[in-house]
Amino acid sequence: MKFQAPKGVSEYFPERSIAFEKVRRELISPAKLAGYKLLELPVFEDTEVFTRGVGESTDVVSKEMYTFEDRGGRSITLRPEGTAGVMRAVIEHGLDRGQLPVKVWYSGPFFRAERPQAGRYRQFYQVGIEAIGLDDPAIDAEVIAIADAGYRNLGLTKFRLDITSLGDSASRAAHREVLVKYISKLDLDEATRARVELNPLRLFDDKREAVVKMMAGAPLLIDYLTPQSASHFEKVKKYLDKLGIRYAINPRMVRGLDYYTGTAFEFVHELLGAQSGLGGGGRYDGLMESLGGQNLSGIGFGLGIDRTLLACEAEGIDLTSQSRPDLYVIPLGEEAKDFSIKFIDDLRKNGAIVDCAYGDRALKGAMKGADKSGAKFAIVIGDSEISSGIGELKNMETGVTSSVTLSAINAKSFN
RNA sequence: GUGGGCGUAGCUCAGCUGGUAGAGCACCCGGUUGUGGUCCGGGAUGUCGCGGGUUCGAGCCCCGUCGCUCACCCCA
Repeated sequence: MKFQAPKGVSEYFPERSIAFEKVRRELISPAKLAGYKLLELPVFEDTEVFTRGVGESTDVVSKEMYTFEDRGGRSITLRPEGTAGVMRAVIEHGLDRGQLPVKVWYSGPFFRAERPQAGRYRQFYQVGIEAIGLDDPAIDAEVIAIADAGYRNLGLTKFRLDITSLGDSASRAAHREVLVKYISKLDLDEATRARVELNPLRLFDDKREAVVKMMAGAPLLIDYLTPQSASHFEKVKKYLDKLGIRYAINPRMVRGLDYYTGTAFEFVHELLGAQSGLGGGGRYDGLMESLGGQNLSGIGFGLGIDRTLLACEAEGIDLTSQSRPDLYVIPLGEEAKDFSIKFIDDLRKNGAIVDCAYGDRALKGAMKGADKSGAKFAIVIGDSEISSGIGELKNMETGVTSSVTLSAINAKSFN
């Protein structure tokens, strides 16, 4: 019996895990600069948080959730997305009672029982932010700018930003009427018709050529915005212009979660496969109320860490190899080991990155180990070093050694 | 849920029309006493995904099964 990881999960190990960690850090750092604070939340919630929050009609809820009964007979679901859980926590703990907006960020694993493919996993990772309680279009622009900055931090360039407005409920009602009429005349198969029944906008997202062709003349939601929605959207665009953020208006963009209203956006990478969405988000003005909170608007995003890493790799951006050791210690003999174990510990506490060759390896093998580790310096410690207190510090790049007093070595010795 | 591709050493893969398993990388040891990278020599490693069938003989053919992968639906 050989164990295997469950289907469709992503796993990261060296050197790739170093890049993964860096992606996560860089994606979230602009949010910290903008005053967003960490929210550490459970990865599972009462199932209803998602069915009511995300919407029964979505694929995410209807067929992709990991749902189970816990020992108390409660229905629990592994979180398929972040926003609904954030809302639950904000409402439950009254975070929305203070100054608005509430600005939070989160990061961690999410779960969707989908058929895996390139860039799509059953356990995947996101960082996300939410700004709750403000419907100023400036906050829309801020949220988008934070995502954009995260990608730029990593050095990504081959991506684009699509934005649109999904309008308020009045806008959508007006549009839905004409859209449904348009769709009813199309020749669609049964499964597609059933999907459209739930949310006619979905048809804009269909990749099948025949459908794309049929939808070419479909009425666009963006043409049915109420004056308020249209003006909000205009201001978002104006602020993005001021920020120098380039975007494309994509009126055919569809978000997969039902709670989105107004501004919606998506970052799409051009070198990824079918799953090219790096991240996306939007405004969700009715979500909080539908989860039993007060009627506050909000906007946020979720950025896929896995996909962003894939994008970095596709662009040839190297994010690994920056945690190389300062020093690699090679003790020879038992006495040397006695000495080294403390010597190394002192250096680490002094802030140096130190690795060593335990296990009584032959010197040649140990030096190889020093080489492979990428250490800046190596030092061999044997009987003579211990008795004299002086060792040869070897610069691994130049191959040059220089005598040093062991007791004088500290974290600064390696610069 | 639907469709395509692929499962051979730790990794990447080769293996012609069936004849009894290989390369590169990585790993370990050595090339005169305690100094890496290059070079040279040596070494370990596989139920050829699993089960069945055809055959004197199957990694190669047939059937089934499991897994991985890419794509559709959908999405991060």
